[in-house]
Amino acid sequence: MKKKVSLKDIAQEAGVSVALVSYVLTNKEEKARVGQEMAKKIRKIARKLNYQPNHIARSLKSGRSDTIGLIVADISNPFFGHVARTIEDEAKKNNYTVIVGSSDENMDKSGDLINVLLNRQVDGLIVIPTEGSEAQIRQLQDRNVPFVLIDRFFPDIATSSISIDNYAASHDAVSHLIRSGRKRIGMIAYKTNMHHIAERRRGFSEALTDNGLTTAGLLKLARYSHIKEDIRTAIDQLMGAKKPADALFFATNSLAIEGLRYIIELGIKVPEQLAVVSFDESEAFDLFHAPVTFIRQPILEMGKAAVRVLLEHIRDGERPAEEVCIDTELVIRRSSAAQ
Amino acid sequence: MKKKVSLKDIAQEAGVSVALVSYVLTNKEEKARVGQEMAKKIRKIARKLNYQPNHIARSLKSGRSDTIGLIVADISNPFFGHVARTIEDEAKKNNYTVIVGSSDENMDKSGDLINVLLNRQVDGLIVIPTEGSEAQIRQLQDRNVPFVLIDRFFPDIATSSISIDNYAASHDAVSHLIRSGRKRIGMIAYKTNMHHIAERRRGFSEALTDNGLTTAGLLKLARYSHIKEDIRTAIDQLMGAKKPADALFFATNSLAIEGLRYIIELGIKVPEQLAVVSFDESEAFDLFHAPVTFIRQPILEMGKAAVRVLLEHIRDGERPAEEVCIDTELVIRRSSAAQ
DNA sequence: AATATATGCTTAAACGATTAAGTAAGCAAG
DNA sequence: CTTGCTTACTTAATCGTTTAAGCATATATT
Repeated sequence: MKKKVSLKDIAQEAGVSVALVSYVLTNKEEKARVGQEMAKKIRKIARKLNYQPNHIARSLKSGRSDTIGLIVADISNPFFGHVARTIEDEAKKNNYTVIVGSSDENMDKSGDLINVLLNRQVDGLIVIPTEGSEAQIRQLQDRNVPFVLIDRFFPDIATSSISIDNYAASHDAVSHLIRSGRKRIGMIAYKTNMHHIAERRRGFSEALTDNGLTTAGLLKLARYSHIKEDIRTAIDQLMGAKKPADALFFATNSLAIEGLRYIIELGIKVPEQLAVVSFDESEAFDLFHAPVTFIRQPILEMGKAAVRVLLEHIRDGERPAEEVCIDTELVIRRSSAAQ
Repeated sequence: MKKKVSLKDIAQEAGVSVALVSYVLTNKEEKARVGQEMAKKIRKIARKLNYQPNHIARSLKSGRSDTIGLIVADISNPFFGHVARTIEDEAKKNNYTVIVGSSDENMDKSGDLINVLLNRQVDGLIVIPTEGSEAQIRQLQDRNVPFVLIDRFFPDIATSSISIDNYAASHDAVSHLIRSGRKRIGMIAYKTNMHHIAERRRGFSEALTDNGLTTAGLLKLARYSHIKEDIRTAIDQLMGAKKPADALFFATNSLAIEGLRYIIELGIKVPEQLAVVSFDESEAFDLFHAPVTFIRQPILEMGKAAVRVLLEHIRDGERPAEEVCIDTELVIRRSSAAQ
């Protein structure tokens, strides 16, 4: 790669010191009392040589990299892709660059990523935390690293976070199913202790009991690492029971998509035989023969809030944690139509 | 953010010079003939203080950032998300970090991104180029920046590139439709001069003429900025003609998804009334009542190849351009079943 | 005339790491 | 006892930028 033009090159050509060039090109001419003629000359040379400041050198001097790190579960998953995109755009507006990494819901990878990003001197982190990563988060706090959790958080650790009310959204969705006449509503969620999923499960259970329905045998869990098999087992159990389920609530879009694949395979009629509702949005939901009712997460607002709060922390290291909770929206479509 | 531990801190605690610490911690003790005792002591202190090298300082000295820049059209699009993910993983294996940016198929944004990434001293670029960005690519060549184009390339510019044979894949898919009895096959593609899309269109046209079919009025173009309207118009024209189309070939998954939304709305029967084939993969294709036949791009291989070729260029600035072309696979499903 | 102030630039240190070159002390060989 | 070789370190320069402090020279003020 051709060597880039540095202040030194410009200084040489102008016959002045490097410092003077720096003053001019960072618009500190007045403060540094640079002559008008000389300023003009320097600028002209800089333009001629197409000078581009070396960001690395600047960072070393300033201690800031104008870069934020983003850790998602998997950038190839459209949900996280969207989150990443809004954060990228929002960061750019503030002259920040984003480095993204995928943790695969694996706490070791997540820990590695945090280290890599911090060694690259990111100014702060936006993290979608993984199960079991509490210690990593506490470390960030101890080290006083500016960071924001997004999508999920740990109720036992007071950190800045951007999230939705998973309990309410879930309760809402299930209540909608009940109102539309469903009596045996099953749920398929991830087998995890992560708070956001636990809240979704709680919303489901309480919506049932609030309406005098039993929850017995209706909550099924799938392992992240064995989605396909576990979902098939779950659906087999729910639909094969003496009283088969008449509605199914999926805790995430990945679960729903995998579940719908099997529902198609089994030839189950949606919504006649089985109503379906899912968390999260997906293009795939539009193409299913009965467009799928879903809980829309406000990804754009979440991304914006995450960047805003993170930048506040970066600018003021003493700022207290801020927990942002944004409303969701239940988008009702044919998959949950009344029987 | 708490100040990080530097070599200086360790040197102070050990009562030695910074240089000595550097030699030890970069495992150059033998070359620098460091005493065994002292080496041990230094390592111990480093561990105690949890020293993490400052990557920025290293980069400034070495001129390498161990970072590669990736420019995609839109990271929230699953196709590009997958590409990004494979590149992230492959880069990590080689101790490289990736900075991704989305160009939105906009050449100004693409140019800005290239500048931002180069100013951040990335060691090389992997680019999914945008229409009209030829000048930017030539500039990269002039500046001798290591880079690889992926997914698309400019036939007039000799660069390293990773791509598929768009013509063949398209010809293949359309031939498949013809073999399954379709006579009036329409295609919806982007209105662009980008070579990869042009090749897809050419594959379509030639497959028709090779089989003695007319192409008249069967190729429809949609603007990237007006996908929805343009697709609706295109489908209206194709299906409303005196001899309506009996098959539809989409040039990308975004076009297909938007098209299928409208096909559902119109109540067109797939595959009975209309066969459908699309370029690219999508979860949504699985949930459509007639699983959609599609052309699978070898994203994993493409990502791996891109990183491999880029690293070769980074390591050897004189290396000649390498054009990699990887085979696609036509995955035949019900949406294109024989009539 | 002596002093103060303004102007226009340079010097030098710093950020954190790397690395060639230098030095000081110990020991062996001639 | 001088020279040379090891050994075990230190010094100092460097990467590109920023910025406080310094230094002439010219002009204004008393």
